[in-house]
Amino acid sequence: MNDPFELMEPEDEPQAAPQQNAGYLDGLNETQREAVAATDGPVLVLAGAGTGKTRVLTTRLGHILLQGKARPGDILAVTFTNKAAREMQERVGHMLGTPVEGWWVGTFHALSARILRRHAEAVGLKSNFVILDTDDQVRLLKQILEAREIDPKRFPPRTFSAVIQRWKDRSLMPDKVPESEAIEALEGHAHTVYEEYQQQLQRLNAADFGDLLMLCVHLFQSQPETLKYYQNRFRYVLVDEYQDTNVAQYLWLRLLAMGHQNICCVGDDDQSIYSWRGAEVGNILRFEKDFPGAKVVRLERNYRSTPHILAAASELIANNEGRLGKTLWTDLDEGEKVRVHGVWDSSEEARWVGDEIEAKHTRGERLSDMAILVRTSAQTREFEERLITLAIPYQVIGGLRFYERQEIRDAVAYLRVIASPDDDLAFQRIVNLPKRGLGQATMQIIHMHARARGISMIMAIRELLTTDELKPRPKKTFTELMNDLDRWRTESQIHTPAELMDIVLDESGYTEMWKMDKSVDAPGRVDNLKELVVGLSEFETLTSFLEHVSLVMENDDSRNTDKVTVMTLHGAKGLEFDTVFLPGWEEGLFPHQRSLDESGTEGLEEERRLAYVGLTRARKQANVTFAGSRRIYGQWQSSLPSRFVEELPTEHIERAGEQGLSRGFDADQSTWGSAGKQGYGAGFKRAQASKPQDDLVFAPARVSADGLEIGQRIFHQKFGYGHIQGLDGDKLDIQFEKAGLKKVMASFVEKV
DNA sequence: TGAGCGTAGTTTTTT
DNA sequence: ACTACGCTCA
Repeated sequence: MNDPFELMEPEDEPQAAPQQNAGYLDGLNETQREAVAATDGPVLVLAGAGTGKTRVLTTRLGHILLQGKARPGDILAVTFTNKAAREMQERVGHMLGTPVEGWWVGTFHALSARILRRHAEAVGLKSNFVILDTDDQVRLLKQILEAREIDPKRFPPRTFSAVIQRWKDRSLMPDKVPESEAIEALEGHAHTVYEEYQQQLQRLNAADFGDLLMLCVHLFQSQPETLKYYQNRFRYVLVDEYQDTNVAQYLWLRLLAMGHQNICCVGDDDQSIYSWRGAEVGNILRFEKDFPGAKVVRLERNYRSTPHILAAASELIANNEGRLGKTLWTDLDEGEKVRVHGVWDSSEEARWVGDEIEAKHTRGERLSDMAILVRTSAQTREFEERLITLAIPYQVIGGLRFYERQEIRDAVAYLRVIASPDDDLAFQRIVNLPKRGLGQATMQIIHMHARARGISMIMAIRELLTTDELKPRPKKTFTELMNDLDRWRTESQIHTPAELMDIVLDESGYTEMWKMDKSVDAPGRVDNLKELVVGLSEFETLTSFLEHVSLVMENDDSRNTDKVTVMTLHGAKGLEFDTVFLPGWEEGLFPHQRSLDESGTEGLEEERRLAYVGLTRARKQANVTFAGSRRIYGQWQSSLPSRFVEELPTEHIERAGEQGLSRGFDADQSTWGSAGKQGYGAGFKRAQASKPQDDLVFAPARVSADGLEIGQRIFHQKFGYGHIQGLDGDKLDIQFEKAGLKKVMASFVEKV
C-alpha cells in the first residue's frame, strides 16, 4: 500500500436540508435536550444511572445527521463493547428510519485495528497482522520466559502479562516505561521481557489488544500528517462510558478530537468500576482542563427506579469522596423500600432468594424481569443449584465465551495457519493436535532452526524436510502435515470458510479426536465444533472471519425464553430489572477483602460504586441479603454485614422476614450483636432441619406422575433425543444420542 | 504419552 | 473444598 488513504471509502453526497421540525426532541427533558443540542465544541455529559443516557446519545447522533451538520462518514462513535456499538448502530438507524452507513462506530479496539491496518508499516507491522488474545499472549510470554530461564514459579507468565498490559493501558512503549518501574517491576524482569515480547510480536506480525491502542497513539504521534487526516475527517467524536477509558484510550481520543474539538463524552464517575483493568476516573475529572470552555451537562432525572431505591443508592454513594457530584431525583411513585434481609448462611440465602423468585413468578411476574447480582462469580453456583431444585429456568451470564473454548480456539488455529502460514502461535497450537507423535525433542529442532534462520516454523520444517536432520518418523509426519496444509490452502480458494472448516476438521482428525474422547465434556465439544461451522457460514472470506474472532468474540446464547438472570455486578452495568437480588453483602466479600488490601480507600470506594451500580439496576424492588456464615476457600467462616448495609438510610429500607435469624441482627447498629450467638444456634438448627422439608415442598412432584421412568425416550430442546438413565427427584440423568450423558430438569424434557 | 501426585491459587472482564 | 497446572515416573 503506497498511499494508505487511497483505500478510504468515498465521501458521501451532500445531505438533505436541515430539518425544521425537530420532533425527535419532544420526548426529552430540558437537560437531555441541552445535551443533544450542544453539538459544537467539547461537551461532557454526566449521566447518572437511569437518566436516559442511551436515548440522549442516539438522539444526539441523529440530530447531527438530520440537521445536516455532518455526513455519516464524518462521525466517530466509540464504545467499549461490541454489543454497545451494535445497539448504537441499530438505534440511530431506527430513529432515522434507515440504516446509517459509512460512519465509524465501534469499539476502541476495532476502530484502532481498522486504522492500523491502513498504516501498519508505520508501526513495523504488515497490514495483515494477527490480533492475539490473552491466551496467545501468555503462550508467547511463556516461551520468552523459558528462553530466558526465568523461574515460572516465582514469576508466572500471567504476572508478566498483567504488568505489560498495565503499561500498554498507559500507552507506554518499552522505551517510555519510567526508569523506576523498569527497575522495580518483577525485579526488573518485566521490562526486559516486555522489550523482547514486543520484538517477538513484530517478528510474528502480531499485535495484542493493548497494542491496537498503543500503536495507534504511537502512529498519530509519529506521523502528524496521518493524524491530521483523521482529525479533519472526524468532525464529530462521541464516546460512551467515558469513565471507563484508560490513559491510552484517553490519548487516542484527545489526539483525534483536537481537530474540530467537537467531542462529546458521556459517562458517570459513580459507575466507574474498572480501575483494576486500567480505567482512570481521572479522565472524566480532567476533561474540562483538557478542553477549556467545555460544556458540562448533568442528567439527574432518573426514569428507572422508585424514590426509595434511588434515595438508598444516592445516600450510599455519598460516602465516596472525590465525586463530581450529582443529585438524582425522580417523579415516580413511592414504591417499595429497599429490602434488607439477614440470613444464617449462604444456603439459607439461596433458599430465600429462590423462594422469593418463585413467589413472584407465581404471582405472574416474569423471570426475565428478575436478576441475582453477585460480587464474585463463585457465588453463582449456590443460586444455580437452588434454582435447579425449584425448577426455575435461569441463565448465567459470563464465564467462558464461545470463542474462548479450547476446541474452538484449536479449530480457529487451523484456519489461522491456512490463512497465514507464518502464524507460529497458531501453528504450535495445532502441530500435534490431534496427537501426531511429535515430541518435545522434534519441536526443539524446529524451533532452533526457525530461530537461527529467522523464519517461521512452517518454513523451517520445509527446509528441514530437504535434509536428514529429522528422524524418519517425524519426517514422514511433517511431510503429511505440510501436504494437508497445502491442500487446505488450495481448497480455501474455492470453498467458503464454512466448507473449509468442515473439511479441515474432518481430514485433520480433530473432530474424530473428541468423538473418541470419553470425558464427560467431549460430546459438548463436538457440538461446539458443529456450531462453529454453522456460525462460519455467515462469513464470505476467511480474513473477515478471523478479524471477527479476534475482536468480536461474544456469547449469543440468549434464548428468548423466560429466565432469571444470574450474573456479577460488573456484568450488570447498563442493564435494568424490575427486581434485583443483591446477595452476599458481607465484609470481606463485599467490599471484597482483596480490593481493600490492594487498593485501600480507593478500592473501598470502587466497591461502593459497585454497590451503587447494583442498587440502581432495580426498577421496582431491590433485595439486599447478608449471611452470618459462608464458605470461603472451603472453610466455613462467620461474617459481619457489609458496611454498605449500614450506609443504607434506615428510612428507605425495610427488614424483610424479621422472624428467625434476623433476631440476632441488631437493627440499629446493623451488626451481629453478641446476643446473636444464640440466634445463630437456633438459626442453624432451623436451617438444617428445614432443608429436606424444603425440598419436599418445592420440588415439583410431577416427575413420577408424568410416567417418566428409566429407559424412557425423551426429547430436550437443547440436547435433542436421549434415554433416561436415572431419576433423582426432578433431575434426570439422560444419555443423549448426540450430546452424551447430562443431568437435566424433568420439566425440560418431553416424552416421545 | 499418560496417569498419578503434589502444590498453589483461588475478584471483578473487554477487547 | 476445589481445581488447575506442572512435574515425575512407568
